[in-house]
Amino acid sequence: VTEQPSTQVETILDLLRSEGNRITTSRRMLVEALIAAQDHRTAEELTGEVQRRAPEVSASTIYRNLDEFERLGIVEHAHFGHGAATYHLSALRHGHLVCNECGSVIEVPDEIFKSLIDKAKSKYKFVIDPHHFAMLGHCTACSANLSKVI
Amino acid sequence: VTEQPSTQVETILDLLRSEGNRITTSRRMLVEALIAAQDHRTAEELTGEVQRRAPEVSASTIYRNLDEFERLGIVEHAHFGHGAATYHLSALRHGHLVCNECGSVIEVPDEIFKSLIDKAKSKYKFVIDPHHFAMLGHCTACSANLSKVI
DNA sequence: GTTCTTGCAAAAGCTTTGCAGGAAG
DNA sequence: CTTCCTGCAAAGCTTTTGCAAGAAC
Repeated sequence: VTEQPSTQVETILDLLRSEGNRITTSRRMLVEALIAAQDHRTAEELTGEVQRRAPEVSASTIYRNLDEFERLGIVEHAHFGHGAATYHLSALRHGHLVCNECGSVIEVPDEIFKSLIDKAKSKYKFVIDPHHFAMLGHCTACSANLSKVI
Repeated sequence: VTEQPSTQVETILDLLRSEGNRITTSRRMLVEALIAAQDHRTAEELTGEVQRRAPEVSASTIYRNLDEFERLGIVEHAHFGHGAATYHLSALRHGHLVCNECGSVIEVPDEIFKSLIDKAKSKYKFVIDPHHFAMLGHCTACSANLSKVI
């Protein structure tokens, strides 16, 4: 299922074209940066990565393109605590456990949310999206440190 | 267990005093607003409620006092999606399901998170706090509307 | 009196927007 | 050539901070 990065870039650019969007330098580079990341990036990080190759690209263009990509289902964003939102290819969607103390991120399979999702649906007819916000808490190391202090 | 509101105010003010904090007009009114709320309020809403009675109180004082109250365990804050954080008395802590479309909030008992919390602990040694961020998704009405559109 | 709090204004961090010039198709 | 995109600068929203004046104890 894993495509060559360059093929993956073209697949996404084709999707953009088919939706009537123009292929610009900033869009191509943003797509490349998202694929290279294979991970989460803030808008600021993505701007930096694009600007290393094309310094004139502005942050507002990155934000506008991320919004557009999100509308098309190419990327999604998630919130990992207090700072900036993080963006990633939709294909890489999964849940996150983020430590409130040290900020470390654990990626977790959706399966872990199944029981919660089922209960919310049966009891409250509410459809949870477990990806949009991380689950905050404490990682092993920070839990240990906290109990030392207390 | 439910105290008279005035007693509840005094209990909290006593806790502040015992920690060496001074009792000021803005603090007394903030405590009163939090108790009257019996619910979640943004810092801006709390500022407005305090300012109705004491117009000179500034938003920064509200923020500083909320921080202090949080350090003492009197209040907690949670995030309900994109806007401002919401504050509430610690006694009122519980989880939230927040609709991404209409913003409606469903309060849920912690029991719904049990299986998720247990799995995170056993598999990842991660201690989840299910209150700090709401679970986003779609309520019944908005799920219905979405499926109409699609 | 001394120390803690406050109001005000300014700044900070992230994101969005208005606009006129420039590029894509 | 027409419409879409972009850079820039400015503004928006929430929250934090510096500082000197004022209040609590």
